[in-house]
Amino acid sequence: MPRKPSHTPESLADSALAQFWYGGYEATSMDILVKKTGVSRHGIYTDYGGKKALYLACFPRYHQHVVSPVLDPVTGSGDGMAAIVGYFGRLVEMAESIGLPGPGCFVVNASTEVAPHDPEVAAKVAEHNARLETAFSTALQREQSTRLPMPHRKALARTIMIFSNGLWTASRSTDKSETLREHAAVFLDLLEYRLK
Amino acid sequence: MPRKPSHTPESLADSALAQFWYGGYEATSMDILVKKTGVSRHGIYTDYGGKKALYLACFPRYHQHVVSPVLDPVTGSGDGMAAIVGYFGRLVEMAESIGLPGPGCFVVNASTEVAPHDPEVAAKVAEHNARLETAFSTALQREQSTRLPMPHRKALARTIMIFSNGLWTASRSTDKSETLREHAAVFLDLLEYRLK
DNA sequence: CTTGTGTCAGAATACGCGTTCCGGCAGAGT
DNA sequence: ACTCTGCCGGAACGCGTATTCTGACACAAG
Repeated sequence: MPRKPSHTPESLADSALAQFWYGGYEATSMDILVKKTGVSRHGIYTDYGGKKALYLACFPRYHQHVVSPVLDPVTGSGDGMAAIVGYFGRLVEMAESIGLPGPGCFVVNASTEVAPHDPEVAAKVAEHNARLETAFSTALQREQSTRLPMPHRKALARTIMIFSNGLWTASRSTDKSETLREHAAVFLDLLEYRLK
Repeated sequence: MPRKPSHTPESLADSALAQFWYGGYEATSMDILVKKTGVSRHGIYTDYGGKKALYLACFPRYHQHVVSPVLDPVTGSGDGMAAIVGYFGRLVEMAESIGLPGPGCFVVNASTEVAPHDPEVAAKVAEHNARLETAFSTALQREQSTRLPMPHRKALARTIMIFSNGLWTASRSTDKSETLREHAAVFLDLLEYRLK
């Protein structure tokens, strides 16, 4: 008897993600959300109960659609340094395909805009950064050319994570992917020089 | 005949800076501003005309109070690499003295929270980043151990700037200055290894 | 065709915040 | 002591937005 729903909670979160990502949390009103997602207020509130819950639901969607394709290969097998080089290549490709200057990284944006005043969002951000860190750490572990001591490896992985987030931030204010590629190349050159 | 004013536009901007820095632009209401600065709404509006103008006035104050003491020595004379090492040492000291986890860098925060939707703020951010970049570039120029080609030097200076901004971001989610020092040391180690 | 369920669009509500406005008063000059 | 200037505290206004509510409607089942 009921009408067939035109959306699923997942597809709603996906549409909302695009909006929050480009517009930020505060600047994205419910009116905009309704218009851009094509789902009525009623639909949004029955699916998620509020704006913030919908926002939180965007994090796993972002991970699935954006982070995983770029990051997952890093934890694969093979040369560790090559895996990290590949990561930054895919990162710039991703930024490029989104368009430059672009919205940067959804999570990095959240970490400065929302996380400081919201523990739940801060937790999502911390989780994301930890994922990056462990991925880089396992890649460094596989790197054959050097045997880094464990604490140093962890610190190095964090440094790579910090730079990765910085590169996303830079992608918001440049219109040339070549610039990003150059930044990444410089950093990777430093890294490679040290490991070999 | 008039009452002696209890504040100057500069001291008002200084107090406002502290609030915007810790609380962000959106989350800092005029009520909070009035309470924390000790200046009445009337005083704020006659001095600056509105919230955003006051916010913009905070940028030069931030530069004077925070950026200059940390950055200016970089453009001095002497060994270039040592100047950059000194910069990161002072950066971490500054973050430490503010308290950890802290509010990060006022300008980096502005770049993700406000700049995307406000050209005037974006210009202030770009100006700040350019200042960092040229400072690092002149330091690299003074570095005696290597003769970097000019384009590479500029790219390297930008990479250092990106990492510096990333480190400030990291200072918002860690409570140990030792962690920051470690991140900086790892990065500087990479840099030094490459230049020598 | 009728019925009933769940969705949709938009109005109504409640609230927060930037801005403006107004009486009261503190203090320097005479 | 008196006056007069201009600043202060706080109320008032207008706007924007998250949330709730309501009546109309679309569609599948009988």
